[in-house]
Amino acid sequence: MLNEPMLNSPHDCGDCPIRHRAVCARCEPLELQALEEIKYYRSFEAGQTVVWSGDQMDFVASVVSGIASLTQTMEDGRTQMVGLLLPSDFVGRPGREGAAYDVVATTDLVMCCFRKKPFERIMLETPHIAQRLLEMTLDELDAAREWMLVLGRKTAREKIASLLSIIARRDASLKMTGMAGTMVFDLPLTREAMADYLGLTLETVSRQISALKRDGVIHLEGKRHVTIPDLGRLLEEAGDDADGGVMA
Amino acid sequence: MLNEPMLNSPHDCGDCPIRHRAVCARCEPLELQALEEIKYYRSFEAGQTVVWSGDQMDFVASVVSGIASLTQTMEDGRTQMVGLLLPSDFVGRPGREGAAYDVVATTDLVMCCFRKKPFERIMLETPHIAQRLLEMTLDELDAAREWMLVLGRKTAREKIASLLSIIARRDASLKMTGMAGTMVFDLPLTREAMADYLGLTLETVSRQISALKRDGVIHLEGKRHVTIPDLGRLLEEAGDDADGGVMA
DNA sequence: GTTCGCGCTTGATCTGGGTCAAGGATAGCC
DNA sequence: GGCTATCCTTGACCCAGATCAAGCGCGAAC
Repeated sequence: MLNEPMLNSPHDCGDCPIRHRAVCARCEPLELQALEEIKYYRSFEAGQTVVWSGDQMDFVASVVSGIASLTQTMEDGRTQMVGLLLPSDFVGRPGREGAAYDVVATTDLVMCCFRKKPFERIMLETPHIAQRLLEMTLDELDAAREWMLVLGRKTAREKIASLLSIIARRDASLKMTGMAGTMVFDLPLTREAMADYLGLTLETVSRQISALKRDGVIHLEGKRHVTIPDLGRLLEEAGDDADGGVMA
Repeated sequence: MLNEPMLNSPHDCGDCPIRHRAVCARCEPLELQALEEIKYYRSFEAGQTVVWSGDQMDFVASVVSGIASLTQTMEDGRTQMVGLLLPSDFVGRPGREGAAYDVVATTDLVMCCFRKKPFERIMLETPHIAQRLLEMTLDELDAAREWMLVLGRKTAREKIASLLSIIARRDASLKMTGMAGTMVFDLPLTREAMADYLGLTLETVSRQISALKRDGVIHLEGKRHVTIPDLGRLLEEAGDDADGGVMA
Protein backbone atom coordinates (compact mmCIF):
# COMPACT_ATOMS: atom_id res chain seq x y z
CA MET A 1 0.00 0.00 0.00
CA LEU A 2 2.43 2.61 1.14
CA ASN A 3 5.71 2.98 -0.55
CA GLU A 4 8.71 2.47 1.64
CA PRO A 5 10.46 5.77 1.91
CA MET A 6 13.36 4.68 4.03
CA LEU A 7 14.02 1.56 2.10
CA ASN A 8 14.14 2.92 -1.36
CA SER A 9 17.53 4.50 -1.38
CA PRO A 10 20.56 3.03 0.22
CA HIS A 11 21.98 5.54 -2.19
CA ASP A 12 25.24 3.89 -2.72
CA CYS A 13 27.16 6.21 -4.90
CA GLY A 14 30.51 4.54 -4.66
CA ASP A 15 33.21 6.33 -2.78
CA CYS A 16 31.09 9.31 -1.90
CA PRO A 17 31.71 9.81 1.79
CA ILE A 18 28.42 11.47 2.43
CA ARG A 19 25.77 9.35 0.86
CA HIS A 20 22.97 11.76 1.57
CA ARG A 21 20.26 11.36 -0.91
CA ALA A 22 19.29 14.98 -1.09
CA VAL A 23 22.51 16.70 -1.83
CA CYS A 24 25.19 14.14 -2.35
CA ALA A 25 27.90 16.06 -4.11
CA ARG A 26 28.71 13.09 -6.26
CA CYS A 27 25.19 13.00 -7.54
CA GLU A 28 25.22 16.72 -8.09
CA PRO A 29 28.39 17.24 -10.08
CA LEU A 30 27.26 20.64 -11.25
CA GLU A 31 26.86 21.86 -7.71
CA LEU A 32 29.86 20.05 -6.32
CA GLN A 33 31.90 23.14 -5.79
CA ALA A 34 29.11 25.22 -4.31
CA LEU A 35 28.08 22.47 -1.90
CA GLU A 36 31.64 21.61 -0.92
CA GLU A 37 32.18 25.18 0.15
CA ILE A 38 29.36 25.23 2.66
CA LYS A 39 29.85 21.72 3.96
CA TYR A 40 31.24 20.69 7.32
CA TYR A 41 31.07 17.65 9.58
CA ARG A 42 29.94 17.41 13.18
CA SER A 43 30.23 14.51 15.61
CA PHE A 44 28.12 13.81 18.66
CA GLU A 45 28.26 11.29 21.46
CA ALA A 46 25.31 9.11 22.28
CA GLY A 47 22.87 11.08 24.36
CA GLN A 48 23.96 14.52 23.21
CA THR A 49 21.36 16.92 21.90
CA VAL A 50 22.11 18.23 18.44
CA VAL A 51 19.55 21.03 18.51
CA TRP A 52 16.82 21.99 20.94
CA SER A 53 13.29 22.52 19.82
CA GLY A 54 12.74 26.17 19.06
CA ASP A 55 16.40 26.99 18.74
CA GLN A 56 17.77 28.62 15.70
CA MET A 57 18.95 25.95 13.31
CA ASP A 58 21.36 27.46 10.88
CA PHE A 59 22.14 24.32 8.96
CA VAL A 60 20.59 21.42 7.17
CA ALA A 61 22.31 18.07 7.39
CA SER A 62 22.29 14.42 6.63
CA VAL A 63 23.32 11.54 8.80
CA VAL A 64 26.63 9.97 7.87
CA SER A 65 26.75 7.34 10.60
CA GLY A 66 24.86 6.58 13.77
CA ILE A 67 21.28 7.29 14.66
CA ALA A 68 19.55 10.50 15.59
CA SER A 69 16.01 10.89 16.80
CA LEU A 70 13.47 13.68 16.64
CA THR A 71 11.73 14.10 19.95
CA GLN A 72 8.91 16.19 21.34
CA THR A 73 8.56 16.80 25.05
CA MET A 74 5.73 18.24 27.09
CA GLU A 75 6.30 20.49 30.08
CA ASP A 76 5.59 17.64 32.47
CA GLY A 77 8.22 15.47 30.87
CA ARG A 78 6.14 13.15 28.72
CA THR A 79 8.07 12.62 25.52
CA GLN A 80 7.26 11.23 22.13
CA MET A 81 9.80 10.37 19.51
CA VAL A 82 8.51 11.52 16.15
CA GLY A 83 11.24 10.35 13.85
CA LEU A 84 14.31 8.18 13.58
CA LEU A 85 17.16 9.36 11.39
CA LEU A 86 19.37 6.65 9.99
CA PRO A 87 22.41 7.09 7.77
CA SER A 88 21.58 8.97 4.57
CA ASP A 89 18.48 10.54 6.11
CA PHE A 90 18.11 14.26 5.85
CA VAL A 91 17.20 16.70 8.55
CA GLY A 92 16.50 20.36 8.16
CA ARG A 93 13.86 22.80 7.19
CA PRO A 94 14.85 24.92 4.25
CA GLY A 95 12.78 28.05 4.42
CA ARG A 96 11.98 27.58 8.10
CA GLU A 97 13.43 29.40 11.06
CA GLY A 98 13.80 27.36 14.22
CA ALA A 99 13.88 23.66 14.86
CA ALA A 100 10.46 22.09 15.41
CA TYR A 101 11.67 19.39 17.78
CA ASP A 102 14.71 18.25 19.67
CA VAL A 103 17.25 16.38 17.60
CA VAL A 104 19.11 13.93 19.81
CA ALA A 105 22.01 11.61 19.07
CA THR A 106 20.68 8.18 19.99
CA THR A 107 24.03 6.55 19.29
CA ASP A 108 27.36 8.12 18.49
CA LEU A 109 26.61 10.22 15.47
CA VAL A 110 28.31 11.95 12.58
CA MET A 111 26.41 14.44 10.49
CA CYS A 112 27.31 16.23 7.32
CA CYS A 113 26.01 19.78 7.61
CA PHE A 114 25.46 22.57 5.14
CA ARG A 115 25.06 26.15 6.20
CA LYS A 116 21.42 26.91 5.71
CA LYS A 117 21.39 30.30 4.03
CA PRO A 118 23.74 29.39 1.21
CA PHE A 119 22.06 26.00 0.92
CA GLU A 120 18.76 27.74 0.35
CA ARG A 121 20.34 29.93 -2.27
CA ILE A 122 21.74 26.91 -4.07
CA MET A 123 18.33 25.32 -3.84
CA LEU A 124 16.75 28.31 -5.52
CA GLU A 125 19.25 28.12 -8.35
CA THR A 126 18.96 24.37 -8.70
CA PRO A 127 15.36 23.34 -9.21
CA HIS A 128 15.83 19.62 -9.00
CA ILE A 129 17.31 19.88 -5.52
CA ALA A 130 14.03 21.40 -4.35
CA GLN A 131 12.21 18.62 -6.15
CA ARG A 132 14.30 15.94 -4.60
CA LEU A 133 13.74 17.45 -1.18
CA LEU A 134 10.02 17.55 -1.92
CA GLU A 135 10.02 13.86 -2.68
CA MET A 136 11.96 13.05 0.45
CA THR A 137 9.63 15.18 2.52
CA LEU A 138 6.63 13.41 1.03
CA ASP A 139 8.23 10.12 2.02
CA GLU A 140 8.73 11.34 5.55
CA LEU A 141 5.15 12.52 5.64
CA ASP A 142 3.96 9.07 4.58
CA ALA A 143 6.11 7.52 7.24
CA ALA A 144 4.83 9.88 9.91
CA ARG A 145 1.25 9.13 8.96
CA GLU A 146 1.88 5.42 8.91
CA TRP A 147 3.25 5.82 12.38
CA MET A 148 0.08 7.63 13.46
CA LEU A 149 -1.79 4.40 12.77
CA VAL A 150 0.68 2.53 14.94
CA LEU A 151 0.35 5.03 17.77
CA GLY A 152 -3.39 5.43 17.58
CA ARG A 153 -4.68 1.95 16.92
CA LYS A 154 -2.18 -0.83 17.48
CA THR A 155 -1.71 -2.91 20.60
CA ALA A 156 1.56 -3.00 22.50
CA ARG A 157 2.54 -6.29 20.88
CA GLU A 158 1.74 -4.95 17.42
CA LYS A 159 3.68 -1.80 18.12
CA ILE A 160 6.79 -3.75 19.06
CA ALA A 161 6.44 -5.97 16.02
CA SER A 162 6.03 -2.94 13.76
CA LEU A 163 9.15 -1.33 15.14
CA LEU A 164 11.21 -4.49 14.93
CA SER A 165 10.24 -5.16 11.35
CA ILE A 166 11.06 -1.60 10.36
CA ILE A 167 14.47 -1.71 11.97
CA ALA A 168 15.14 -5.16 10.56
CA ARG A 169 14.35 -4.03 7.07
CA ARG A 170 16.47 -0.94 7.25
CA ASP A 171 19.44 -2.43 8.95
CA ALA A 172 22.41 -2.53 6.64
CA SER A 173 23.91 -5.57 8.32
CA LEU A 174 20.78 -7.62 7.82
CA LYS A 175 21.12 -11.12 6.64
CA MET A 176 18.14 -12.35 4.74
CA THR A 177 17.26 -15.67 3.28
CA GLY A 178 14.35 -15.88 0.94
CA MET A 179 11.39 -13.61 0.69
CA ALA A 180 10.41 -13.62 4.32
CA GLY A 181 13.47 -15.29 5.72
CA THR A 182 15.76 -15.00 8.70
CA MET A 183 17.01 -11.61 9.70
CA VAL A 184 19.69 -10.77 12.22
CA PHE A 185 20.53 -7.36 13.55
CA ASP A 186 21.39 -5.33 16.62
CA LEU A 187 18.80 -3.13 18.19
CA PRO A 188 20.16 0.39 18.09
CA LEU A 189 17.69 1.62 20.70
CA THR A 190 17.33 1.20 24.44
CA ARG A 191 14.01 -0.07 25.78
CA GLU A 192 13.27 3.45 26.87
CA ALA A 193 13.89 4.89 23.40
CA MET A 194 11.65 2.22 21.93
CA ALA A 195 8.97 3.14 24.45
CA ASP A 196 9.25 6.81 23.51
CA TYR A 197 8.85 5.93 19.88
CA LEU A 198 5.89 3.64 20.47
CA GLY A 199 3.97 5.63 23.04
CA LEU A 200 4.49 2.96 25.69
CA THR A 201 6.40 2.60 28.95
CA LEU A 202 9.72 0.85 29.01
CA GLU A 203 8.26 -1.87 31.24
CA THR A 204 5.64 -2.70 28.65
CA VAL A 205 8.27 -2.78 25.93
CA SER A 206 10.34 -5.18 27.97
CA ARG A 207 7.37 -7.41 28.72
CA GLN A 208 6.24 -7.57 25.11
CA ILE A 209 9.72 -8.37 23.88
CA SER A 210 9.87 -11.17 26.43
CA ALA A 211 6.51 -12.41 25.20
CA LEU A 212 7.59 -12.40 21.55
CA LYS A 213 10.71 -14.28 22.60
CA ARG A 214 8.70 -16.79 24.64
CA ASP A 215 6.40 -17.34 21.65
CA GLY A 216 9.35 -17.96 19.36
CA VAL A 217 8.62 -15.04 17.06
CA ILE A 218 12.03 -13.58 17.78
CA HIS A 219 15.24 -14.75 19.40
CA LEU A 220 17.52 -12.67 21.56
CA GLU A 221 21.20 -12.99 22.36
CA GLY A 222 21.91 -10.59 25.15
CA LYS A 223 19.55 -7.65 25.18
CA ARG A 224 20.22 -6.20 21.80
CA HIS A 225 21.09 -8.89 19.29
CA VAL A 226 17.90 -9.97 17.57
CA THR A 227 17.16 -12.86 15.25
CA ILE A 228 13.88 -12.96 13.40
CA PRO A 229 13.43 -16.51 12.11
CA ASP A 230 10.35 -15.69 10.05
CA LEU A 231 9.72 -12.10 9.04
CA GLY A 232 6.31 -13.01 7.66
CA ARG A 233 5.24 -14.20 11.07
CA LEU A 234 6.47 -10.99 12.67
CA LEU A 235 4.55 -8.95 10.15
CA GLU A 236 1.40 -10.80 11.08
CA GLU A 237 2.09 -9.92 14.68
CA ALA A 238 2.34 -6.34 13.54
CA GLY A 239 -1.19 -6.58 12.22
CA ASP A 240 0.20 -5.47 8.97
CA ASP A 241 0.18 -8.07 6.23
CA ALA A 242 0.68 -5.91 3.19
CA ASP A 243 3.80 -4.17 4.34
CA GLY A 244 5.67 -3.88 7.56
CA GLY A 245 5.04 -0.25 8.11
CA VAL A 246 7.26 2.66 7.37
CA MET A 247 9.28 4.93 9.52
CA ALA A 248 10.91 8.33 9.63
CA MET B 1 7.40 26.10 19.49
CA LEU B 2 5.99 24.74 16.31
CA ASN B 3 4.81 27.03 13.64
CA GLU B 4 1.19 26.74 12.74
CA PRO B 5 1.02 25.41 9.24
CA MET B 6 -2.70 25.42 8.84
CA LEU B 7 -3.14 28.81 10.34
CA ASN B 8 -0.57 30.74 8.48
CA SER B 9 -2.32 31.21 5.21
CA PRO B 10 -5.99 31.89 4.95
CA HIS B 11 -4.61 32.89 1.58
CA ASP B 12 -7.24 35.43 0.81
CA CYS B 13 -6.50 36.49 -2.70
CA GLY B 14 -9.66 38.41 -3.34
CA ASP B 15 -12.04 37.03 -5.87
CA CYS B 16 -9.96 33.98 -6.67
CA PRO B 17 -12.44 31.14 -6.53
CA ILE B 18 -9.88 28.54 -5.66
CA ARG B 19 -7.84 29.90 -2.83
CA HIS B 20 -5.43 27.07 -2.82
CA ARG B 21 -2.14 28.14 -1.47
CA ALA B 22 -0.03 25.95 -3.66
CA VAL B 23 -1.24 26.78 -7.08
CA CYS B 24 -3.75 29.57 -6.87
CA ALA B 25 -3.93 30.86 -10.38
CA ARG B 26 -4.24 34.40 -9.16
CA CYS B 27 -0.99 34.11 -7.31
CA GLU B 28 0.66 32.52 -10.30
CA PRO B 29 -0.15 34.96 -13.07
CA LEU B 30 2.61 33.59 -15.24
CA GLU B 31 1.17 30.11 -15.06
CA LEU B 32 -2.43 31.19 -15.16
CA GLN B 33 -3.00 29.89 -18.64
CA ALA B 34 -1.19 26.62 -18.17
CA LEU B 35 -2.92 25.85 -14.90
CA GLU B 36 -6.33 26.88 -16.17
CA GLU B 37 -6.03 24.38 -18.94
CA ILE B 38 -5.55 21.40 -16.68
CA LYS B 39 -7.96 22.46 -14.01
CA TYR B 40 -11.38 20.99 -13.24
CA TYR B 41 -13.75 20.82 -10.32
CA ARG B 42 -15.22 17.82 -8.58
CA SER B 43 -17.97 17.64 -5.98
CA PHE B 44 -18.58 14.92 -3.43
CA GLU B 45 -21.29 14.22 -0.93
CA ALA B 46 -20.54 13.67 2.71
CA GLY B 47 -19.33 10.12 3.19
CA GLN B 48 -18.13 9.55 -0.35
CA THR B 49 -14.62 8.31 -0.90
CA VAL B 50 -12.56 10.50 -3.18
CA VAL B 51 -9.76 7.99 -3.70
CA TRP B 52 -8.95 4.64 -2.20
CA SER B 53 -5.59 3.90 -0.73
CA GLY B 54 -3.39 2.30 -3.35
CA ASP B 55 -5.47 3.46 -6.27
CA GLN B 56 -3.98 5.40 -9.06
CA MET B 57 -4.37 9.08 -8.32
CA ASP B 58 -4.05 11.01 -11.53
CA PHE B 59 -4.60 14.45 -10.11
CA VAL B 60 -3.50 16.78 -7.40
CA ALA B 61 -6.09 19.04 -5.86
CA SER B 62 -6.97 21.60 -3.27
CA VAL B 63 -10.07 21.85 -1.18
CA VAL B 64 -12.44 24.61 -2.24
CA SER B 65 -15.15 24.01 0.35
CA GLY B 66 -16.01 21.33 2.83
CA ILE B 67 -13.76 18.95 4.68
CA ALA B 68 -11.90 15.88 3.53
CA SER B 69 -10.00 13.47 5.68
CA LEU B 70 -7.09 11.16 5.08
CA THR B 71 -7.71 7.77 6.63
CA GLN B 72 -5.80 4.55 7.09
CA THR B 73 -7.58 1.30 7.74
CA MET B 74 -6.28 -2.08 8.89
CA GLU B 75 -7.66 -5.34 7.56
CA ASP B 76 -9.68 -5.89 10.71
CA GLY B 77 -11.37 -2.53 10.37
CA ARG B 78 -9.46 -0.43 12.85
CA THR B 79 -9.07 3.00 11.31
CA GLN B 80 -6.94 6.01 12.03
CA MET B 81 -7.46 9.41 10.50
CA VAL B 82 -4.09 10.85 9.60
CA GLY B 83 -5.07 14.24 8.25
CA LEU B 84 -7.86 16.73 7.98
CA LEU B 85 -8.10 18.80 4.84
CA LEU B 86 -9.83 22.13 5.21
CA PRO B 87 -10.47 24.70 2.49
CA SER B 88 -7.25 25.81 0.78
CA ASP B 89 -5.42 22.66 1.86
CA PHE B 90 -3.62 20.73 -0.79
CA VAL B 91 -3.71 17.02 -1.45
CA GLY B 92 -1.63 15.08 -3.88
CA ARG B 93 1.74 13.57 -4.35
CA PRO B 94 3.60 15.03 -7.26
CA GLY B 95 6.12 12.46 -8.34
CA ARG B 96 4.24 9.63 -6.61
CA GLU B 97 2.15 6.94 -8.17
CA GLY B 98 -0.77 5.78 -6.08
CA ALA B 99 -2.59 7.30 -3.17
CA ALA B 100 -1.09 6.45 0.21
CA TYR B 101 -4.38 6.54 2.11
CA ASP B 102 -8.09 6.84 1.59
CA VAL B 103 -9.32 10.35 0.98
CA VAL B 104 -12.88 10.68 2.24
CA ALA B 105 -15.34 13.54 2.05
CA THR B 106 -16.24 14.19 5.67
CA THR B 107 -18.77 16.85 4.70
CA ASP B 108 -20.05 17.84 1.31
CA LEU B 109 -16.91 18.71 -0.56
CA VAL B 110 -15.72 20.61 -3.61
CA MET B 111 -12.19 20.14 -4.85
CA CYS B 112 -10.24 21.93 -7.50
CA CYS B 113 -8.21 19.33 -9.34
CA PHE B 114 -5.28 19.51 -11.72
CA ARG B 115 -4.31 16.64 -13.93
CA LYS B 116 -1.16 15.25 -12.41
CA LYS B 117 1.14 14.69 -15.34
CA PRO B 118 0.83 18.20 -16.78
CA PHE B 119 0.93 19.61 -13.27
CA GLU B 120 4.25 17.90 -12.72
CA ARG B 121 5.52 19.29 -15.97
CA ILE B 122 4.50 22.80 -14.97
CA MET B 123 6.17 22.23 -11.65
CA LEU B 124 9.41 21.30 -13.35
CA GLU B 125 9.30 24.45 -15.41
CA THR B 126 8.34 26.65 -12.51
CA PRO B 127 10.79 26.24 -9.65
CA HIS B 128 8.95 28.27 -7.07
CA ILE B 129 5.90 26.01 -7.30
CA ALA B 130 8.06 23.12 -6.18
CA GLN B 131 9.42 25.29 -3.44
CA ARG B 132 6.01 26.33 -2.28
CA LEU B 133 4.90 22.72 -2.26
CA LEU B 134 7.99 21.85 -0.27
CA GLU B 135 7.10 24.43 2.35
CA MET B 136 3.54 23.20 2.55
CA THR B 137 4.72 19.63 2.85
CA LEU B 138 7.10 20.60 5.65
CA ASP B 139 4.16 22.21 7.41
CA GLU B 140 2.11 19.06 7.04
CA LEU B 141 5.00 17.03 8.34
CA ASP B 142 5.22 19.25 11.41
CA ALA B 143 1.51 18.87 11.91
CA ALA B 144 1.66 15.09 11.56
CA ARG B 145 4.49 14.90 14.06
CA GLU B 146 2.71 17.18 16.47
CA TRP B 147 -0.22 14.83 16.20
CA MET B 148 2.03 11.89 17.00
CA LEU B 149 2.57 13.45 20.42
CA VAL B 150 -1.18 13.73 20.86
CA LEU B 151 -1.73 10.11 19.86
CA GLY B 152 1.16 8.66 21.77
CA ARG B 153 1.19 10.55 25.02
CA LYS B 154 -1.93 12.54 25.75
CA THR B 155 -4.93 11.50 27.81
CA ALA B 156 -8.42 11.32 26.35
CA ARG B 157 -9.35 14.68 27.85
CA GLU B 158 -6.20 16.27 26.48
CA LYS B 159 -6.82 14.77 23.08
CA ILE B 160 -10.30 16.25 22.90
CA ALA B 161 -9.04 19.62 24.06
CA SER B 162 -6.26 19.54 21.46
CA LEU B 163 -8.70 18.77 18.69
CA LEU B 164 -11.20 21.40 19.77
CA SER B 165 -8.58 24.11 20.01
CA ILE B 166 -7.25 23.25 16.58
CA ILE B 167 -10.65 23.35 14.99
CA ALA B 168 -11.54 26.52 16.84
CA ARG B 169 -8.46 28.28 15.63
CA ARG B 170 -8.88 27.24 12.04
CA ASP B 171 -12.58 27.85 11.79
CA ALA B 172 -13.31 30.76 9.51
CA SER B 173 -16.49 31.68 11.33
CA LEU B 174 -14.72 32.00 14.63
CA LYS B 175 -15.55 34.92 16.79
CA MET B 176 -12.76 35.91 19.06
CA THR B 177 -12.49 38.52 21.77
CA GLY B 178 -9.06 39.30 23.13
CA MET B 179 -5.99 37.16 23.14
CA ALA B 180 -7.54 34.05 24.58
CA GLY B 181 -11.17 35.05 24.33
CA THR B 182 -14.49 33.50 23.47
CA MET B 183 -14.73 31.35 20.36
CA VAL B 184 -17.84 29.99 18.71
CA PHE B 185 -17.97 27.43 15.95
CA ASP B 186 -19.69 24.33 14.64
CA LEU B 187 -18.00 20.98 14.92
CA PRO B 188 -17.59 19.65 11.40
CA LEU B 189 -16.98 16.10 12.62
CA THR B 190 -19.14 13.37 14.07
CA ARG B 191 -18.10 11.82 17.36
CA GLU B 192 -16.93 8.82 15.41
CA ALA B 193 -14.72 10.90 13.12
CA MET B 194 -13.26 12.64 16.14
CA ALA B 195 -12.56 9.25 17.68
CA ASP B 196 -10.83 8.09 14.51
CA TYR B 197 -8.68 11.17 14.54
CA LEU B 198 -7.78 10.86 18.21
CA GLY B 199 -7.26 7.14 18.49
CA LEU B 200 -10.21 6.75 20.85
CA THR B 201 -13.65 5.17 20.76
CA LEU B 202 -16.68 7.29 20.07
CA GLU B 203 -18.01 6.54 23.56
CA THR B 204 -14.91 7.99 25.15
CA VAL B 205 -15.14 11.06 22.94
CA SER B 206 -18.73 11.57 24.00
CA ARG B 207 -17.93 11.13 27.66
CA GLN B 208 -15.01 13.53 27.59
CA ILE B 209 -17.00 16.18 25.78
CA SER B 210 -19.70 15.81 28.41
CA ALA B 211 -17.04 16.16 31.09
CA LEU B 212 -15.60 19.32 29.55
CA LYS B 213 -19.11 20.71 29.36
CA ARG B 214 -19.87 19.78 32.95
CA ASP B 215 -16.66 21.49 34.03
CA GLY B 216 -17.57 24.67 32.16
CA VAL B 217 -14.57 24.54 29.85
CA ILE B 218 -16.87 24.46 26.83
CA HIS B 219 -20.56 25.06 26.15
CA LEU B 220 -22.68 23.10 23.72
CA GLU B 221 -25.88 24.01 21.93
CA GLY B 222 -27.21 20.89 20.34
CA LYS B 223 -24.48 18.40 19.56
CA ARG B 224 -22.33 20.45 17.27
CA HIS B 225 -22.43 24.11 18.15
CA VAL B 226 -19.54 24.83 20.49
CA THR B 227 -18.67 27.87 22.56
CA ILE B 228 -15.28 28.12 24.18
CA PRO B 229 -15.47 30.84 26.80
CA ASP B 230 -11.77 30.82 27.55
CA LEU B 231 -9.39 29.43 24.99
CA GLY B 232 -6.49 29.72 27.42
CA ARG B 233 -8.26 27.37 29.79
CA LEU B 234 -8.90 24.89 27.00
CA LEU B 235 -5.24 24.97 26.02
CA GLU B 236 -4.29 24.13 29.58
CA GLU B 237 -6.64 21.18 29.37
CA ALA B 238 -4.79 20.20 26.23
CA GLY B 239 -1.59 20.02 28.26
CA ASP B 240 -0.15 22.39 25.78
CA ASP B 241 0.54 25.86 27.08
CA ALA B 242 2.79 27.21 24.41
CA ASP B 243 0.55 26.49 21.48
CA GLY B 244 -2.59 24.55 20.91
CA GLY B 245 -1.15 21.96 18.69
CA VAL B 246 -1.19 21.76 14.95
CA MET B 247 -3.14 19.67 12.52
CA ALA B 248 -3.04 18.28 9.03
C1' DG C 1 -49.10 12.12 12.83
C1' DT C 2 -45.80 7.47 13.06
C1' DT C 3 -41.85 5.14 12.04
C1' DC C 4 -37.28 4.65 10.88
C1' DG C 5 -32.44 5.54 11.15
C1' DC C 6 -28.63 7.79 12.67
C1' DG C 7 -25.92 10.24 15.77
C1' DC C 8 -25.25 10.65 20.39
C1' DT C 9 -25.32 9.77 25.52
C1' DT C 10 -24.90 7.14 29.59
C1' DG C 11 -24.32 3.08 32.52
C1' DA C 12 -21.98 -1.31 33.91
C1' DT C 13 -18.22 -4.05 33.49
C1' DC C 14 -13.75 -5.62 31.81
C1' DT C 15 -8.89 -5.36 30.63
C1' DG C 16 -4.45 -3.74 28.52
C1' DG C 17 -1.11 -1.24 29.76
C1' DG C 18 0.51 2.07 33.37
C1' DT C 19 2.58 2.53 37.97
C1' DC C 20 5.24 1.23 41.76
C1' DA C 21 8.66 -1.67 43.42
C1' DA C 22 12.23 -5.08 43.79
C1' DG C 23 15.95 -7.24 41.91
C1' DG C 24 19.30 -9.15 37.98
C1' DA C 25 22.91 -8.63 34.36
C1' DT C 26 26.68 -6.41 32.40
C1' DA C 27 30.39 -2.98 31.75
C1' DG C 28 33.52 0.17 33.38
C1' DC C 29 36.54 1.67 36.99
C1' DC C 30 39.11 1.81 41.13
C1' DG D 1 38.42 -8.58 43.36
C1' DG D 2 34.46 -5.12 44.76
C1' DC D 3 31.75 -0.88 43.63
C1' DT D 4 28.79 1.80 40.92
C1' DA D 5 25.92 3.00 37.16
C1' DT D 6 23.11 1.80 33.50
C1' DC D 7 19.98 -0.99 31.37
C1' DC D 8 16.82 -4.47 31.69
C1' DT D 9 13.35 -7.85 33.68
C1' DT D 10 9.60 -9.35 36.43
C1' DG D 11 5.88 -9.12 39.81
C1' DA D 12 1.76 -7.01 42.08
C1' DC D 13 -1.65 -3.85 41.74
C1' DC D 14 -4.48 -0.18 39.70
C1' DC D 15 -7.01 2.71 36.58
C1' DA D 16 -8.13 5.04 32.07
C1' DG D 17 -10.31 3.86 28.44
C1' DA D 18 -12.43 -0.14 25.76
C1' DT D 19 -16.37 -2.98 25.36
C1' DC D 20 -21.07 -4.26 25.73
C1' DA D 21 -25.58 -2.66 26.17
C1' DA D 22 -29.64 0.23 26.58
C1' DG D 23 -32.00 4.15 25.43
C1' DC D 24 -32.64 9.20 23.91
C1' DG D 25 -33.40 13.11 20.36
C1' DC D 26 -34.35 14.56 16.16
C1' DG D 27 -34.77 15.00 11.28
C1' DA D 28 -36.44 12.60 7.08
C1' DA D 29 -39.73 9.71 4.74
C1' DC D 30 -44.15 8.11 4.53
